[in-house]
Amino acid sequence: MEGLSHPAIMAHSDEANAACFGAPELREEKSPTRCRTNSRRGLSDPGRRSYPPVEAVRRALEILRAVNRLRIASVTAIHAATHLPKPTIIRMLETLMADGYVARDNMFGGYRVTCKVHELTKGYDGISMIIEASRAPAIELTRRIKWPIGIGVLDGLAISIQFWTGAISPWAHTSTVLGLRPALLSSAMGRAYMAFCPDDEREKILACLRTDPLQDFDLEKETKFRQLLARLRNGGSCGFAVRDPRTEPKQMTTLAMPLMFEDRVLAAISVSFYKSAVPLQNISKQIVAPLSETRQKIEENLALLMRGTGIHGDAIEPVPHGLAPLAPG
Amino acid sequence: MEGLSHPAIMAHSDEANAACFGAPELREEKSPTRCRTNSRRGLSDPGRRSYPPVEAVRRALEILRAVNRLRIASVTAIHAATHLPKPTIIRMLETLMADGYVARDNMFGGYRVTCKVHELTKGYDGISMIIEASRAPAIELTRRIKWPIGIGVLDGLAISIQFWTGAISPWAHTSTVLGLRPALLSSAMGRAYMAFCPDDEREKILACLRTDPLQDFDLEKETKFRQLLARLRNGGSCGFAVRDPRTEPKQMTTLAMPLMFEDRVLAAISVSFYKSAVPLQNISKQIVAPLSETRQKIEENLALLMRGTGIHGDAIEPVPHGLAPLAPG
DNA sequence: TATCGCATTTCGCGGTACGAAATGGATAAG
DNA sequence: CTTATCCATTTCGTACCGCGAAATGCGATA
Repeated sequence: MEGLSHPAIMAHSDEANAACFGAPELREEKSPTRCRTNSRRGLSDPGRRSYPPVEAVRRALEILRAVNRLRIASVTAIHAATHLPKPTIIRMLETLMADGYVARDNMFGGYRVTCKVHELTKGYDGISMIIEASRAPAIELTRRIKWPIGIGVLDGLAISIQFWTGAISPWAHTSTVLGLRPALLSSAMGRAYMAFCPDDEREKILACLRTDPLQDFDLEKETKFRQLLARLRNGGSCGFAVRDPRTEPKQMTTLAMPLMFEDRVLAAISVSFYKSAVPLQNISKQIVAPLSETRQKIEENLALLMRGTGIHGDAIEPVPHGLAPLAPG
Repeated sequence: MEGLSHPAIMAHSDEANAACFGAPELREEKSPTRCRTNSRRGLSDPGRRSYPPVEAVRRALEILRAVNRLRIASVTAIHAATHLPKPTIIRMLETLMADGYVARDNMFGGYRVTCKVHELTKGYDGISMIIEASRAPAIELTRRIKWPIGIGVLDGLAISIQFWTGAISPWAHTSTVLGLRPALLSSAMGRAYMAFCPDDEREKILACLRTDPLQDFDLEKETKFRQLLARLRNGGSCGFAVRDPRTEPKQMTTLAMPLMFEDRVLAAISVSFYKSAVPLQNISKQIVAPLSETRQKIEENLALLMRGTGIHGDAIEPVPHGLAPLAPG
């Protein structure tokens, strides 16, 4: 119960990083040099750290975790759980109370967390979880087929690209695509999203497209677009969308599939490759099949991660079972 | 969007505390002396603190909050959001990464939170949220009717009492009931729980009761108990359960109602009073009606708090809208 | 190649967090 | 009522740790 970290998913320092600088056939990294966020080399492992972790912070978080586990926590109980000295525990609880994460009250006889702790978690659902589920499989896929993989989520009337393996692909056509926002109508990921999202969501988005002056989305285009989406849906579960061939870069093409949980499309995954490098009759075996396998792996990971989230029905655990005495009456 | 703290609920330092040591007709508190968790006096306001808050911790939490808001955060973006010096931001991110709350990766170009942040939140659903929703209304009710109020949740085959206003009731019969576990079958809160919980849950619990050797729960008792529960349910929404008169203390009685969200019973609320002090024909007006109002207030609060939790359907927000450029193709 | 932006690191000072020991509030037992 | 005991909280002086201005240097862009 404690080990929510799914090892197969969390592989940030294992296979995934091996894929980053281990893989000599892709890119001969020298010694694990520094990792910088603004680098696009695909590095991820910090190597040595310049700063030692701030102890006070680690302790505070450990205490906050303990209060979460205990539900209603006394100083002694936290001490038993953490082995931190009591003055430290009180100092930290006082700090957490000052910022409103924890409340104390002898009307319930202890400390408890407040709804403000949600602000420490809120951002996880969404792209963070999707990257967590996608990172390792996407890197593995790039190692295998060599072409760069992208992951994007819906953002207004476009797809926002939030993850890209171009750094470890030998044939990436550009330095980065992170943060780019390909259009819903013409991009592969946008089409994959629109084809597989729930009907009511699709209608809502189409209505937005109709009223958006930037789109030039007339009735004829809408009809054609709906036909395109219907064709995609009927392609079955291994259906994939293709980028409008009239969009740049024209010497490449992009295929995309939705990443789903239950009936929702959480994100889309894409592969881009030079048309000339993959003969039409090989696309199915060289691109679509591996992509489909990867999609499936990611969706399994997503399902696992969604369990831990409380995003779906059955939350509200009982209090941890009582050492408490049975009542007299 | 930022102010998730519902002021009417969060009233820990306002009306609720006023109810604690403000109310002179209940208890003449002298100067707001110290608050200690193990006191049962009902105090809650810290007065002066001996420790100043630990700055490092506040900063780390501020940064973690910022990363949550940004979804994918660069150092500069965090700096813009928090105005903390960049070395501090990096030091804290490094600390958060060391403990696994945050991950960095230039494959997505920034820092993001990981699923481990859930451990900082997990404990909120359940008793913490229920107390948050109940505290102020329960205290107000005690001020009004003078009798002590209790809140309990299901814990195995008993109710675990997690909140009690005896400290501010002039007529509390005992020093504390916190942590006591009155039985499901005989207690008012247990009966209220069983009467209004979903059918499948009730059947599951009854099955447990049948097989529990401690319970002596034979078929005849079960039949009678089911009849009791059915009668309670048919009492309508202001239906309340009564403690088995054969249980201690016999000179008192206890009435209880469920605290529900959608079709689930999250907890139960009770009032205890001396039988001799409230004539039978006054119980409805003096006890049941005020209790029912309080119940309704608490359930409204619970509904509000559940919204913020992601416990029900529609989570997964889109990424915060893009300053990002539109894609070329 | 040169230039720039920005993530990261250095380093020495100053204050702040540490925790053993003391305090005293509160309950439980007699 | 008094005493014993438990435990949350506070004191206080020292050691150390976090602070942040300034320096560094990687990577991107032209």
